[in-house]
Amino acid sequence: MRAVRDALDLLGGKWKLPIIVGLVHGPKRFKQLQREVAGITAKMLSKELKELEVNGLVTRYVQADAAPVAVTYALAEHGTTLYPVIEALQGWGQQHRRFIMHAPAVALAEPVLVA
Amino acid sequence: MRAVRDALDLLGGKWKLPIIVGLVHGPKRFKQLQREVAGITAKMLSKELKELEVNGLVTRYVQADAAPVAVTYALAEHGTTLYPVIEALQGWGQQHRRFIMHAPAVALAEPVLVA
DNA sequence: GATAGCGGTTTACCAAAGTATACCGGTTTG
DNA sequence: CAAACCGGTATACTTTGGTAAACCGCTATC
Repeated sequence: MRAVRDALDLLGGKWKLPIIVGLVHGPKRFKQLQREVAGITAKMLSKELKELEVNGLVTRYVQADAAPVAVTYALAEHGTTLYPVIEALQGWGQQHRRFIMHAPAVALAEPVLVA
Repeated sequence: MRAVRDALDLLGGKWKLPIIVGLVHGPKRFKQLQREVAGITAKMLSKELKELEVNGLVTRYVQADAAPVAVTYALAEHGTTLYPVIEALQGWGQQHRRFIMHAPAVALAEPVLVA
């Protein structure tokens, strides 16, 4: 159970997974990533990237020579171990969506009386 | 991506998964469940169970004849489809814990300079 | 010389999530 | 008759997550 909570703490929230998915197709720069992850503010992106970084999921590359300093973010190798988790969540999400469509919404909320 | 968010919305938060895990080994009554899910308040348990119920993951059985009314909660069939998801999260959580143990905490926060 | 882009930080604010505590009517147990 | 258990609800509060907008130094472009 603790492992499950660890995972959820790391991936929970509105933005962590969208950011990771945004990095799947190769490294991106900050603004580039912000455009990709629609709706996120710079503050959020900055904060979330920091958390992903200290957890080893994302690596931050700083090109110090250039001016202005160029910063690039990439999925770390450890980050790629998330693929199966993302797939599991996605698969279940789709399945659940289908389930909810077909289920009579009323029945779900109705109390089941037992003799 | 939408499916992933759907799943996360449903399973996110501090209590949803602990409650579901608490119901895996058979149906439980309200107080019984509250004791099992250590630390949860009655208000939270009540609210979370409602949400799980309208999503078809948990079924609520009311024994109306008895007095006082007895209420039992059980994992619905659709709830059991979560097992693979829980396993994936748990597996990754363990793996990540091991990873963090071995990784020098400093290195993770350190900026990577590029020539 | 103004404008726009870069990679953010700062401040202020708001809403959702979660906690703490007390309370309810009814019932069994001591 | 008191205490404890049942299945919750009500009220009030704090904490966390997230939004909005302005601002920073620096640089390349028009």
